[in-house]
Amino acid sequence: MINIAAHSFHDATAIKLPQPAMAIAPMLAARGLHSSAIRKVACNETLWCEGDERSHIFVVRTGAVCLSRTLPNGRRIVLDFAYPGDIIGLGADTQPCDAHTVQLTRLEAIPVAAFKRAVAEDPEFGRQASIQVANALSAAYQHVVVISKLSANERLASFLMALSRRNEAHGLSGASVVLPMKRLDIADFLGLTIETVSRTFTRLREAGLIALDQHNVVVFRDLARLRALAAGEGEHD
Amino acid sequence: MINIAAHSFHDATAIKLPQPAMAIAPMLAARGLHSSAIRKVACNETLWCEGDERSHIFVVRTGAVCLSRTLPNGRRIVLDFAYPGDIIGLGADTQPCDAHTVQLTRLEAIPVAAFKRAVAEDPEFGRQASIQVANALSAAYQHVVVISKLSANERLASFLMALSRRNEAHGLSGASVVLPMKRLDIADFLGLTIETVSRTFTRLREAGLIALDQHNVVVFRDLARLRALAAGEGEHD
DNA sequence: CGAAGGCTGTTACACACTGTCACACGACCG
DNA sequence: CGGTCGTGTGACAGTGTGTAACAGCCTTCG
Repeated sequence: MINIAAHSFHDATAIKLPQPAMAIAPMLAARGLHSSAIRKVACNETLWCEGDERSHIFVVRTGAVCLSRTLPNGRRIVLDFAYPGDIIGLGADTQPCDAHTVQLTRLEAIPVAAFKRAVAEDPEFGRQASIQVANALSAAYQHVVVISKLSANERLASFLMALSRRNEAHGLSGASVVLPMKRLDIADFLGLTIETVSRTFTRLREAGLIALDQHNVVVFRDLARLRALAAGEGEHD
Repeated sequence: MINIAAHSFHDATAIKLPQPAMAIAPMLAARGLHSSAIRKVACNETLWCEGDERSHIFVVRTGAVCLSRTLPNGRRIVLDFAYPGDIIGLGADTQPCDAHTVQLTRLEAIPVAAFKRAVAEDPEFGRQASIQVANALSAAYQHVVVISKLSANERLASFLMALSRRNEAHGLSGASVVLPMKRLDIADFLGLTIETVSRTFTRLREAGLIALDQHNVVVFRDLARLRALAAGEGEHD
């Protein structure tokens, strides 16, 4: 469930984290683990469920993965998304959440046994993995902040700005983003309903902050105001 | 910011986690780290701030510590509470949140250098620490669930049931709990306002679910219904 | 080829819950 | 005794929700 790039996924977190420079991926490669079996998984396929014994560490190559939990009454909460380059499945041996694809996704699957062997042989390797878990925790804290204290406008802006920053961190333009997931996934991630997400997109568009192309491409027209919204710089208190 | 007992602090998490049995505390004791300098800290004192370089790992002996973040506009979010027996400060070298006491608190302070030395000398020690961070992550996920999908009644019930379970895990009665923190801290923890927390206490009392003694002692009068509330078994979906 | 149907997203409107503002009450303390 | 602090309660407004209807796009199938 650990999203190695989670530190770039939430707004404020991106600024405040120590920036581990993601040293674990090269280390995986150096150990030959990075070239493990590659799986091609269809959209809406489940990788694991909450409570499962962890069997693999996955590296997302293309597509997107959604990490979620489900309440007894069926209500679902999306905890994080994993994009190409992200590593998921670090952390405890028992999965703390469900994981399923939201697109056609290609994954590298590293068996847990091989991963643990690498950790045992190289303490630094384990240390880097721990850092990633700590970063995921910091990202989860940020998620709590977003959900508990931001308005619908601010939440969506926060989500979009995190994607924008992620683009920039990967050398792409931060001026627009492609949304790989559906409105329902965004709603469950932001603690809103699908209708509110839809309305909020409309509000941001009418306010001149964004423009929309075919539902899943967002072009930013006023990054400064969007960033202010995302940071929760509203006039409360 | 890691709360070693966080797994018993959130409701559903308590059921689902692998139960690490908190192996790290005895290990600290075995290494002599557990008997480090003991600090006595007054109420409302800050232990560290978000962004600070981590200097110590703390073990709470008496009192209670509040882990929080603050938004640019002053809004505060409580991420977790740490109670006697909990370890805080595990994880990254840069603090991902603020920490301050909400009571007169006694703490054991273990310098980070000593802690890291212990990890370097004993891989199992580091492994146990990592497990605690992973558990804190799982607890943070649970916190996201509570805040994003539960009503005010359910949130407060979830909070109270977590405290009840914690009491039971420590060999005490789960039939009542003492609240060491103020209403405002609870409100910021549950993503509510202080007024709503107050009204919710009243609602639970009038519904016969709890009884209150002098604002900070809660007696549970219907644990079954409280647990159902806490689990989010409402009639949605 | 075109119509039917499903899926996703958008919009409208009444309503419920929570937040906001205001004030009262009691405990504690100088 | 008067001040502050923490808490509880009421009236009211605002945001988001739930329900519903509708539009656009795609696949399916006659």
